[in-house]
Amino acid sequence: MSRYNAREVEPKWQKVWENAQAFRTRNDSPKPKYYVLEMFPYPSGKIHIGHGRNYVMGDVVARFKRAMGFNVLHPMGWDAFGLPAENAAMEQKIDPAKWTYANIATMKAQLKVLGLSLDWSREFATCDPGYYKHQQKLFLDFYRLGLAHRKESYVNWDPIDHTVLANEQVIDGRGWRSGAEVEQRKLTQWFFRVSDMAEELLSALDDLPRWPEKVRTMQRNWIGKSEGANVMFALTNSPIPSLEIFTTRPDTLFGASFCAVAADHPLAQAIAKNNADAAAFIAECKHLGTSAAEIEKAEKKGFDTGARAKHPFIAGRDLPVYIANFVLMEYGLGAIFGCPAHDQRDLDFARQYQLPIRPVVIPSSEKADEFMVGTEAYVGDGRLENSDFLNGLSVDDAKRSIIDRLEKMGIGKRTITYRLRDWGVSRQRFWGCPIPMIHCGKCGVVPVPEKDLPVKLPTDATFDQPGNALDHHPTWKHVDCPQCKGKARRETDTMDTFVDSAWYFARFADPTAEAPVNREAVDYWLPVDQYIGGIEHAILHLLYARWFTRAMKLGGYTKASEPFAGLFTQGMITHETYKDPDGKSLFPEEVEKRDGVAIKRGTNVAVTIGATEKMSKSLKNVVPPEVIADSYGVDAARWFLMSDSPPERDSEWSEAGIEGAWRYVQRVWRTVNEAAETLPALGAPMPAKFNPSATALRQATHRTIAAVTSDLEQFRFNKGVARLYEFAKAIESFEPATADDHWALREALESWIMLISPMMPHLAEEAWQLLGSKTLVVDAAWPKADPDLTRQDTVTIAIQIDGKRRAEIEMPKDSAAKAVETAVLDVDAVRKAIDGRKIKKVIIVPNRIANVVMEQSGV
RNA sequence: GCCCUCUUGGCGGAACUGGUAGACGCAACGGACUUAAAAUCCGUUGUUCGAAAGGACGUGCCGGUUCGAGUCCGGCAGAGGGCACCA
Repeated sequence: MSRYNAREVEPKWQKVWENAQAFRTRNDSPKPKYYVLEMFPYPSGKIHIGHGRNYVMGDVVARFKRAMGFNVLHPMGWDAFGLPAENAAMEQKIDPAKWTYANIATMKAQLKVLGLSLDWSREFATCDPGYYKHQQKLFLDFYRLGLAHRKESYVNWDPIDHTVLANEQVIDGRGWRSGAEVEQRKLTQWFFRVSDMAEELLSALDDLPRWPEKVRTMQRNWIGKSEGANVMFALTNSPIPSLEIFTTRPDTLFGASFCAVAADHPLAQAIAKNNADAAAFIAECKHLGTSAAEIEKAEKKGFDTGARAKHPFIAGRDLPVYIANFVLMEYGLGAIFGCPAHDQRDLDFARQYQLPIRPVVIPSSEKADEFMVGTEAYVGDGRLENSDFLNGLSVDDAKRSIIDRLEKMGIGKRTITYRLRDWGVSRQRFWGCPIPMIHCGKCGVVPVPEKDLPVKLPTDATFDQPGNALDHHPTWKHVDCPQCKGKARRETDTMDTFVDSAWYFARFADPTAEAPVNREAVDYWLPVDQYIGGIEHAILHLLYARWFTRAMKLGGYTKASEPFAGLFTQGMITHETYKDPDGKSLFPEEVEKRDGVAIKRGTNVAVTIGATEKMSKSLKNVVPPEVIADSYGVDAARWFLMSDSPPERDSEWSEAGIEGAWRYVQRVWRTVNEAAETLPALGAPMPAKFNPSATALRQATHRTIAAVTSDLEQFRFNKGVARLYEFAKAIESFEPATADDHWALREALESWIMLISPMMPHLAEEAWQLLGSKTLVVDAAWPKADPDLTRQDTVTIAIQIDGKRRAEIEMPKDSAAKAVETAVLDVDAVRKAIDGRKIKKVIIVPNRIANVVMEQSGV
């Protein structure tokens, strides 16, 4: 018998599927719809098997749902705008479009090797004018609806390269190319009004039960709803008479020892006008860049403005007013009061500037006059002390009470604040979707007329200087004003690439639509039933897509509010890293292992095995799918990717693992081959009776069907794979003697092939054919488990004495508790363990466990 | 710094809603088949005490709740993801 030859078999079936247009999806099917989508890739160059896991997972779901009778949409496209293309343009003098489309061609070929059940007829790239034209139309609609507007905000500015930097291009506060200290610079930019929908985006999370709880928690925290109060402080020695602050802890007002404002707060700006030191400090704050992580990690610093804030309740207590580097203008009012005893940042700040620390919330276990705050602020609940009319109240009661009082006095009010900010979509870059706006000296900001869309990127831009090539282009931005026909200037900012990915899933419903979406198609397909992607997108991409879908709804494009009904976040694929003696990284294919020692292939040079890390180009620990396809076949790779690790966790790619999978491929092939000739004809009628061993096989078959079906429904691919290993054993150890036995064997084999088919589709087709079928597995229905054969009649009940397992007993399923107790107490080992002691009680958990609890003998 | 998650044998992991910890796979070891190798098949494999029967310990660490905790609660440690211009 010949071996299974994946290298021949796999391309053969891929061709068959393609010729049959097996995965082409209709928008008008009578079947129920199921939309499965993996986050589309950025065409960075090549995919590795780590990307493969994401697509294979989606493919398993797609094939499984198809067999279950759904009209499945499983499309693929390219998130094609982004920084790497521009970097390549600068470094290699290659046109970003050429670079991008070349990468797409390479990666598409690689994806095809994986044998994915994709409807390639719906493919598009976000850098196609045919796609971004519609994005520009949506932008104009959002502008008309007041969802897009302009305002000032800060960017990272490189003063040497005269260019705006992304956060990842700022390294230790310096520009990655120039090394210059980065400054914050104010620009007028386009924003989407995301914060207006904060409450809706927050409350609707409760209606997404098929999202991981942790992602919903992260989004909730990101939106960051907090209830608190705005409080007005009267100022002395200040250019402005009063300061309004926001606090979530008004209850700690009596413990206040300072106020602080952000560097760009009007008070700070006003003081800096006549105070060079203040201006210098503000300038220093601006050198931190715009990244929140940088700002928060930096040492807490402040500048005493000399202004004093009057405490609203304590006569004579004047609080110093600082400009502080940890207060953000974007959150609340850009001004706070500090209570060091009950807030960690305030405490760090107070220690540095020797400000008083006054505890006002005392933990219930402590005495008010003894309670001290050391290096950690006390942020828990307790009772209020040293707080006049709040004394004795809990934190919550104190908040209510003091806000009521502040409101009555007219110097404060109850406020709800969200951390969520508007979405800044302007990017000072070439390789993105042009913002379809025109700036006219007379008419101001004028939208590009719809008939002039798309505003296309020029094809002759040059990248010999840093900065926005669109802005540098000699002619592109010069245009006549659509209103007054006078000379005007195009907007040279392009859109954030998160905009591209905020609606691509809707375009897949009908990528040929004249409008951004085909209303009928999008209403049929949305929401996506199962979205699959990395946890790294848990907040931004998913939140933006949720907002964008609502904005499209307001524009009349869809009835859906939520884009993704089900979400699964998969873990990453990791691999060992290798370094040669010079410390240079090596690709896995450059390394061979001899007697457990790693050596550079074809040499005697020793290789150091480094940490196991997420597969990435920079570490070179990547395995390309076509290499695996050539050696083990893509089915083995798909099987391995779905086995072992639970899909939400990281998983290590190893040579041993793929070999194990490959052995299973051979095993399936051999078993089907050996049995094929003895089997009854396809579709032979079921015998009326089976002997016990055939019945046992049939039970294994139907139990496996039931288990694997539920495992796949629940994304527990690794468990499904484990059950299919067990089932293989059951089939192999079965020795058919009669014709009826062979019927049971055929049933087992057919079921087996169907159950492995989502994971190993090529092998399944080949084996299916071997069993005599003239139709394709991709057109076959998923097997159904017969409840009569999955039922369990007896159960094993574990017996514990005082919670420790001592014996077990077989009982009929659902035996009465009394009967179980009697049987348990009659077991020899139990009697011996009891040893004449007194039984306190017997706990019976039906079908599971019996625990005999003894009286404690006095010690 | 802040938010979120994870931690179970030599390794990846299983254990349904608090009810027999270690399914299944990998690796290792022993054996069968073979002139030999490959392939395949069978067996053993958490640690420890014991000749065995059997016992003790054991799910990152410390503590708690419970008849019973990998699972729930509090604290600690380590690893990972995100922090708004990487995608």
